[in-house]
Amino acid sequence: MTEMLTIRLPDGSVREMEPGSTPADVAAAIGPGLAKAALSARVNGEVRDLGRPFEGDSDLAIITARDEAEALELVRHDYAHVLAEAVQALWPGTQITFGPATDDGFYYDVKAPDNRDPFSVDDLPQIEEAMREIIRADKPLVREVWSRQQLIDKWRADGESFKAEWAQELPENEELTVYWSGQPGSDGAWLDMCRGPHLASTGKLDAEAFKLMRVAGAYWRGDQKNAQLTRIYGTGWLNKKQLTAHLTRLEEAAKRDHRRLGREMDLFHLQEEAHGSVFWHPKGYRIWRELEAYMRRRMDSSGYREIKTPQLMDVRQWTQSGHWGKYAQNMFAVPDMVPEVDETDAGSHPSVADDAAWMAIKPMNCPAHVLVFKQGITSYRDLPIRLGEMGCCHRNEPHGALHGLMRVRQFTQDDAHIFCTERQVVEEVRAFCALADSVYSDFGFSYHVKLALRPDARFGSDADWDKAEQELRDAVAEAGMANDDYGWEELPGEGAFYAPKLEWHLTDAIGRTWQVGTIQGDRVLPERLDASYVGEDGEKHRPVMLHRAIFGSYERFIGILIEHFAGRLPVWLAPVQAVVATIVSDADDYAREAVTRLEAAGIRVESDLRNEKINYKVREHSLAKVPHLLVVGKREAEEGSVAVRTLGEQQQQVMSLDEAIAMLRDAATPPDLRG
RNA sequence: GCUGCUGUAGCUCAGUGGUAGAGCGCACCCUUGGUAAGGGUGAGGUCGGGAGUUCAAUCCUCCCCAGCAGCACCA
Repeated sequence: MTEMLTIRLPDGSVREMEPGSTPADVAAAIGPGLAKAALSARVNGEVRDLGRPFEGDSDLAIITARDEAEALELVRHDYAHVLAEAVQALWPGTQITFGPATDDGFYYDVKAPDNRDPFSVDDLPQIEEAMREIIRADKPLVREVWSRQQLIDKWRADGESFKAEWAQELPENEELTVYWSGQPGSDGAWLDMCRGPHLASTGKLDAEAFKLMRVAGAYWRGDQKNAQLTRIYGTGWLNKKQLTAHLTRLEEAAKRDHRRLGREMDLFHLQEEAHGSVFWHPKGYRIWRELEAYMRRRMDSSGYREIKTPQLMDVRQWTQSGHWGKYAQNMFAVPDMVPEVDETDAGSHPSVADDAAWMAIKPMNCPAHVLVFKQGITSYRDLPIRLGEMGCCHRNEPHGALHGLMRVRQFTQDDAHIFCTERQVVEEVRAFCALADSVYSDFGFSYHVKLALRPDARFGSDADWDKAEQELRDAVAEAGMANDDYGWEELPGEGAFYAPKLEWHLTDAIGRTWQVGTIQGDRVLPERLDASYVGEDGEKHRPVMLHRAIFGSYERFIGILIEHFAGRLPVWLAPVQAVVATIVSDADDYAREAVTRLEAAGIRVESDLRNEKINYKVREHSLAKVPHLLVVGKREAEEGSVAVRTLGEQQQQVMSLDEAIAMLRDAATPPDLRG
């Protein structure tokens, strides 16, 4: 007589089960409803297959669709498997590699057979249909434990070179698992190497709750030097309703795309003659100017002094700073000469003399700031010195990386470098944390703070790194931000080669995150450029140089603002804060007077006296996202009033022109100037 | 930079081996209308650039450029 297993359920109740029984058996014993709803099981804290037998007395929780996070992860992983099976069924000879769940679905990296082109979006409907067939066939997903050699032999025999390579690197002694789709070894059964867990069968998936979205290139093991695979992306959900909701969300996100709103709102444009550099239109540059004025006020009142440094410096300077060695492929350089152009040959390029000296356009401001710091002799009494610059930089980014305002080749940073003593570092970083927090909250952003730790390839001793990392940790702790409220997290290996990096990641209105702010403690550049101050002891000392930015770049920050607010910028940033629109031409004179008075009060206002109906004007200015529409007709002209319609609201509010001016002036006050 | 896709009017897009079309926008005219599109008329295009095939190319082929989605990159 074998001993029974004791299975403890989340409510504390206990079930006695036969040895060899499975979570599925328990679910069935509890009730047919649960047996049907069960997707997988949490056994002693580990998510496992329903059909995997208990190995002893266990704690058990049955996972159903109500455990949404776990359930989604499971189904997405299964969709990925079904995807790979479908592709191989359709095109034998396709090699499979790897296919995980993602935040909203799944993908699988595959390599098309040699006799056909890489897969394209045109193939997706066919693949989707094959996936539905596999789901409808309700094939059992069966787990087996294999040896590493078995796996290698299997993949080699099947011509799956990527899988074989992967298997070869798996640990020798661990339990390696495969999953069959279908009865193992039977006709039509399909196999993938996988840690699991999986659903009990493909039929547990909803054939109407996924959609293949696109194909893209991806490198084997994420390395550019390796073979390029085709990554097939899908989105996958528990049911069709979730899928539909997700697709709707994507449409909403597309509507707030800053590239689209930038055009619709006439903020900026890009064109190929200057790709990666922005043409700011009057309205877009207005936003910029407001941001810049805001940031100047914040930095001026935080002990920064603003400077302006050269755009072009001799390449020798960049060699000394180390940029020419490490960063040259991202820099623009120009010969220091007047080009001779043959105007009769439109396609010709100027020739460069062999002995021409070369200048490089700055990709960052730091070396120039060190040069400013180095002028004269600095005493420890002068530290910290905080040098700020609205620094316009150029970086020759890989073409495929460019993206609207978010990734450009010319951008302006709200840059500053703080030169301080070792002992001042923690306090300076803490003060920066407070400033950044205040700035981000002025825009209504929440954010996460992360510490990027030493990378494998780095300068400096481990002791220096220990110290530098600890300084940043301490500063964040003193700022009270080293906790879950601030999403505090340490990222091993992600720091810069010369320093660990604190990063501020903003979360926008639809939950996307953007890295903007940063502060980094640098001991390398002061050394390379021989920056020093005179200490209390009369000796020369190296200052620590803190690189920091809050917006990151004006371009990117404005892009984020546009998307965050879906174009409906706060009044103080709105390029046009109010439009005075007439109903009848009899009110034109009054409208002009109103505009004059609003302008005198510092409001950015335009008039709309066009011969159009008020409905039309309301629609147009609403779409243009003007925060306040001041409607005037005969009545208002007689009363000296305006009918104010605030963007996003349907009803109007009639008030005197004086009241409207006071209201708008208040609404248009930047957050740092509010009483 | 890599893979795939795309490039036609200011914008969104349709279309064809015989040098082009819609809606919106724009201009003009009518309409003076009270809170999300009043009506009419008209202007506007080297069909991304270059080469090739063809009697003929916006359409087919090749090369280049840019954009988009991912990847890789991102001090």
